Amino acid sequence: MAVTQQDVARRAGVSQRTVSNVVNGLATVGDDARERVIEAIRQLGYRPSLAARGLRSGRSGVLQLVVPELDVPYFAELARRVVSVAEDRGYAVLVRQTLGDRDRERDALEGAAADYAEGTILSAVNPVADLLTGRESSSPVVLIGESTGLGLIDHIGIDDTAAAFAATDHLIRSGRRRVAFIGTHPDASLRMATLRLAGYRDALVEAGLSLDPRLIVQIGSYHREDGATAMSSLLDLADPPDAVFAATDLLALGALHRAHERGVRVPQDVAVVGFDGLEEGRYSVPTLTTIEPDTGEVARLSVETLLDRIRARESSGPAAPVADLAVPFDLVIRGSSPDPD
Amino acid sequence: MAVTQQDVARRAGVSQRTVSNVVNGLATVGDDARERVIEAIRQLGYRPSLAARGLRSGRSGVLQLVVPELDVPYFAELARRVVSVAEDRGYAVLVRQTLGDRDRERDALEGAAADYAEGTILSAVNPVADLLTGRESSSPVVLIGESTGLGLIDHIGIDDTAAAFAATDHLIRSGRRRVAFIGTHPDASLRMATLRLAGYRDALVEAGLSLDPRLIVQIGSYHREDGATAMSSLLDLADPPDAVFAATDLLALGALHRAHERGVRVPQDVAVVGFDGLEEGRYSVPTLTTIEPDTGEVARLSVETLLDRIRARESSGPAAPVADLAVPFDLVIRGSSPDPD
DNA sequence: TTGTATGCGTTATCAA
DNA sequence: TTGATAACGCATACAA
Repeated sequence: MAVTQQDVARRAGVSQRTVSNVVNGLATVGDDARERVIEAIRQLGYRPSLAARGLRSGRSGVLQLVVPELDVPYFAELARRVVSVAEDRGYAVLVRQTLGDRDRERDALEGAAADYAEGTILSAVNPVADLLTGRESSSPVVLIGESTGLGLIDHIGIDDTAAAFAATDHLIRSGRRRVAFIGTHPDASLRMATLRLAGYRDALVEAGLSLDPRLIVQIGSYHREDGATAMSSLLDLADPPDAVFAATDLLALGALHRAHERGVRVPQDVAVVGFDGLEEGRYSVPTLTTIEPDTGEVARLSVETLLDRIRARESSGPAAPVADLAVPFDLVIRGSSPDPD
Repeated sequence: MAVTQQDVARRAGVSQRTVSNVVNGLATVGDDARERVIEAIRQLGYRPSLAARGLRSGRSGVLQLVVPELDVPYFAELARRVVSVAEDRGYAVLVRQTLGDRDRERDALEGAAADYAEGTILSAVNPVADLLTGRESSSPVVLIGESTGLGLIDHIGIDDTAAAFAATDHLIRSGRRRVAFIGTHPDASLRMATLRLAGYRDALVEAGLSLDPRLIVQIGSYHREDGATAMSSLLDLADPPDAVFAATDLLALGALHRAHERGVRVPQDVAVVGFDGLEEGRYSVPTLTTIEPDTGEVARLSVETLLDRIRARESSGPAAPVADLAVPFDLVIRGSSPDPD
């Protein structure tokens, strides 16, 4: 069925070894032999078998990217960049979607695909420390965003607390006094939410503002709808907030939507700040102030770190220390929370 | 390094063949042998090699999904669903991103990965008829959205013209008389744009309205920014439109944004309708009327059709006729173009 | 029911 | 420079 190097060799009157050399541009092959091989390849329509190459070399040329939901813009942007960077480095990307399901996360980390891929970039919603510690599969994993906080695995992210502080501080400096936070999660071990909440708290404390627990809203998931629901509950308060910091842009956009529905003006009645730097926030009405992480850098560093691990494993060199890289972020001020003037 | 079935066999005191049988739950294996094998697998931490299995069986268990940009919401939603459906069918998904680049599209179709994957689901922006006709790789391809119009390959999509007609007709029925179209493309062979433009035209003609070429705006790409730019040019007209039908939701959302920036009220001054049924349009201000295709069905049919082809190829049965499936769509009326009352 | 032997298409070792 | 030849890990035809 498929044309093999053997077939090409016969046709070109050389050994299969020579064909392999030509294909991989490896050893020095005589000009005449090379030419005959190339011609034979063309005539026969030979196409290399990745399966065989992978088996032989032990390298599949595939990285695994694991995200909760591909259509959540933050993950979509991440996927875009990871796929691009991986391609630049000669790798294809196998995408797994966990839907926040723990079994799927486990399978992505432990299943056969985890071995087939040379490494995995994991962006999890659930705490994954336990999944990583007793891992059977030996292929390297780099964690994005959520950190285990245990320093047991390479991690790329941003300083969530500092960023949340910057966002909240901006609201306070622009004159807001009752600043709400949308985005705590029932599962307290969700570090992302915990860290951002901490930054929010720090900013309030530093400004000498009191912490009103009714202004801290828990959500079930991180979709627009959850932000809208949370906003409703805030607007229903006897003394509603004059500002909202949402843990993600999607929550903020949901909040924006609900405020408009209820006739509450943004930013006049309530200012809103999000987190993620989504493209969508540049076009919302009003445009959304946000914390914009350098996502390109997150993707680049993730892939690079992973490839470093893979290479180190091959050369069985000394294990590099666990990376814990914080990528820079910007506070981008837009219409939803203008600076006072 | 890696534990093989051979190792397990030695440990369990059986032949490698028996281990293989146990792993695949295939033939009837004696209870005691099975137990010993399972125990040995546990002790040694045996993990099957997908590379070897793939080489031997000729089936990689991988499908390839090719899209222009993973972070364009329409493709992100598509990817989400395709990955989910594929997983249900026991397949992993290798994602390729073409960025609209023809060379990347070609590589996705012709490169080694095209052979490694058992089949490809392609959502292209460029016309791909030529890429598909003289194809070297023999793995099946299913086309999504854009059709070659030649009936030479399985295609899943919606009736673009009928949908565009419905959208435009809705605007006309709600009393609009100067309806603009955003989304023609310099590359006239981009069928999606052509078909939607045709539906727009048909609706105007049927309503006895004149076609004003100045109301048909060409764009460079399909991002929010392009929609905003197009909207600007429309609003700059001496006699601007009272309604806009955009070929995609992203364009419509950009248009919405620009209208708001310019102080033009939607829907009072100008109504806006999009196309794609994005989640984002449920939360925009105002919410966006749109053509909502059954994306879940698109994904499901794509994967099913592809798997059918793969199976047919294996059993070398009679080739099924080329599928050209149109998935249903809904016109979802929201705030950007309310029905008159 | 289980074992033996072979080959999937490559790469790579060893000679020549 | 090139040719035999041996793995890579697994699935399966054929035997037992």
